[in-house]
Amino acid sequence: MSVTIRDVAAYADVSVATVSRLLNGSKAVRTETAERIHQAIEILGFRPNIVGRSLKTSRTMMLGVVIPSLANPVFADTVSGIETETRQEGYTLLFGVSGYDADDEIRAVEALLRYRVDGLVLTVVNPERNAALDLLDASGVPYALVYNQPSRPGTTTVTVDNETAGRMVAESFASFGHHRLAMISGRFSASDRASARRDGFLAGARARGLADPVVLEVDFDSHDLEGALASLFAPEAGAPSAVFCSNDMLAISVIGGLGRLGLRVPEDVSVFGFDGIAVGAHMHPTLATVVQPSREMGREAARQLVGRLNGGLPAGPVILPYTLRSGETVGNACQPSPTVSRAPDHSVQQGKHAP
Amino acid sequence: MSVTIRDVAAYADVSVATVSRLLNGSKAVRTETAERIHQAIEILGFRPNIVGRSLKTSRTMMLGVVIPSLANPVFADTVSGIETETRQEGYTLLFGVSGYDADDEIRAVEALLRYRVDGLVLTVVNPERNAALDLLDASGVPYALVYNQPSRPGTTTVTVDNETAGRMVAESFASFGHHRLAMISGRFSASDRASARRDGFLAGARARGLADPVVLEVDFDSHDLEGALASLFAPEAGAPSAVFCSNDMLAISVIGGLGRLGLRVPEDVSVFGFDGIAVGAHMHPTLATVVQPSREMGREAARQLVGRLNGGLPAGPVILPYTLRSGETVGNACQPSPTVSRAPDHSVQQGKHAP
DNA sequence: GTGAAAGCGCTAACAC
DNA sequence: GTGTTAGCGCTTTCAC
Repeated sequence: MSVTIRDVAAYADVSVATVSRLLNGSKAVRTETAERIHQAIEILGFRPNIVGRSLKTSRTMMLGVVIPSLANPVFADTVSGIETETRQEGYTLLFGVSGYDADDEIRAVEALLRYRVDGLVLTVVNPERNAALDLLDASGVPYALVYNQPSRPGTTTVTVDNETAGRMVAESFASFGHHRLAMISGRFSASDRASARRDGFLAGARARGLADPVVLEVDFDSHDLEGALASLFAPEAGAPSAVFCSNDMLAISVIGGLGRLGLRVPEDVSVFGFDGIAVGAHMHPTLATVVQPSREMGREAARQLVGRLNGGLPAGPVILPYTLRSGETVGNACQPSPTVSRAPDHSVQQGKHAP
Repeated sequence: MSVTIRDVAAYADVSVATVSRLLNGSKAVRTETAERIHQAIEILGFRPNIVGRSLKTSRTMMLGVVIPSLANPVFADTVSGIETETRQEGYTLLFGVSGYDADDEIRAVEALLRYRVDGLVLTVVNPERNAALDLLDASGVPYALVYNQPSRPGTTTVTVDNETAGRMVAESFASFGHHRLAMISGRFSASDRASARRDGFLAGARARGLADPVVLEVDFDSHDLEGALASLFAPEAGAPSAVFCSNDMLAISVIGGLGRLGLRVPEDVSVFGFDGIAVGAHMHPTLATVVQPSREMGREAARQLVGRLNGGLPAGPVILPYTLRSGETVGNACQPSPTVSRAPDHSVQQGKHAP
């Protein structure tokens, strides 16, 4: 069909081996020969077929990426980070989407393994007892997790300290005088990190002597959110004054939903998100959130993976620092006059580094 | 290394040909034999090597995707659409990012061609006189464009009527009583669609007898935005009261920048975006924008491409309908009392369908 | 219904 | 410094 290395060799009047050597720089080629070959390549419009090479070398120079969804900018940022980091190493990304579903995870991973990707970066619903990861472990193909909780020994996992971050959110709410906290989250069964954030949040509330926050699970995509919010805020007596959302996208939806319920943020309800997606800072009021270094997390995971591909040993968990971004969606509790319900600009806090 | 079709054949005591036939359903295999093979596959944990198959069939079942950036949710949505559509056809996506740069476009396309993708979906800076597309045309690999203006004859292009949409924005501003319009855009050299939107916008302003809008180009990523805004709004006399931004991300930044300049939206300045990214609807004030069916555009482009791969003929341009989303960022001009500066809920307008 | 064998485009010994 | 050659894992005639 298209022009092969053989054609180039014939045209330049050398053997295919010499062309291959020139292409890969594996061994020296006489300058004059090289010149002839380059010309042949130019004239014939030769484009090396990576499929042929892969079959021979059993390296595809493709990296698999499996993420739950592209709709959440947090993952787009991560992929972007993975891409920048791996591109300069000569890798190209092969893409799989799991839709927060364990079966689809398996399907995606299985597909990428058939393509013989050299390694994978992925975020799974839950690395504990995860069939897709079992598949990967059995296959021997190196991989790195992003965002997941470090629960598999010997597995590279790039994440933040979700639990401590959750605790910090509770602390923050408490310091603003809030007593009745709540958390709204996507399904915990579909997100180990959401679970960790909840655990920290509950622990934080308890540490401050507050009543256990109400925890509400919602389907991430569905718009049962309105109903959930209505019921959560119906009982005037026990309605929470501060809500922690398991991620920014959800927080944005929640703020919208509250508005439709006639509740103002932060005057009536304070809201905290998680992720630190760019738009949060551009909203009005600006979203208070836990900022993860999403792009950098992707880069770091990619870096770890490439390191392993180059013969390095698997690193353990890599815990990157998060940041608390004070936003205008958090205000003082029990504010009779909404005039002064401005969120004080409480200073940025650093997450902890990896041990 | 891993288990091959040969191993399976040996284990099931058949020839590799039979295993292959079973795998591809290309020809009937006796039920009993099939059973034995299936068992062998199961026990051995055989995973067909697509690289081997690709080399033989010269089809990789990979589709290339090249987009300017993942940071803009509009492209993430598109990729998501492409993914859903092609996944069920058995394709997997190989990923390239061009960063709004013509040279990087070439690099990305060239890389994907080396991997021998069966086809590509891409958005380029400008399809006219585009080296990457020339490369593609020469290669004979089918491709479909998304978002770009239909300028290459015989090339499948899925887009909206950017020019008319731009005109509609001018109309809308005019109907709110605005006289001094402006447009802030990313580099036109990096976006043919931004240029089309500008052309329509200018034509629309002219049609309403308004002075030519000031048009400001900004580097898409850099934050020279503040300076640009400051100069645009400095001369109190001629400062515009309505700004059309070439995309939503930019509009969001502009609104933020205006706020820092002490200008309120929409009381002091009206703002219109373009794209219809999800967060725009969740902002406060909600962003007025031209909504493109991004996900559907990705799906449609993928559909067209797959059609061609299945022997179909290249369709011409496919113009999908856009929608004007009225938002709260557009208000009446010359409003002495900001109390009534609410944006009336002007009804949704349909874009035109393809001829 | 099944098997034998050729070959897709490339790399990497190995010989010279 | 260059050529010859044997596959990598698979599909696909062509026989039987």
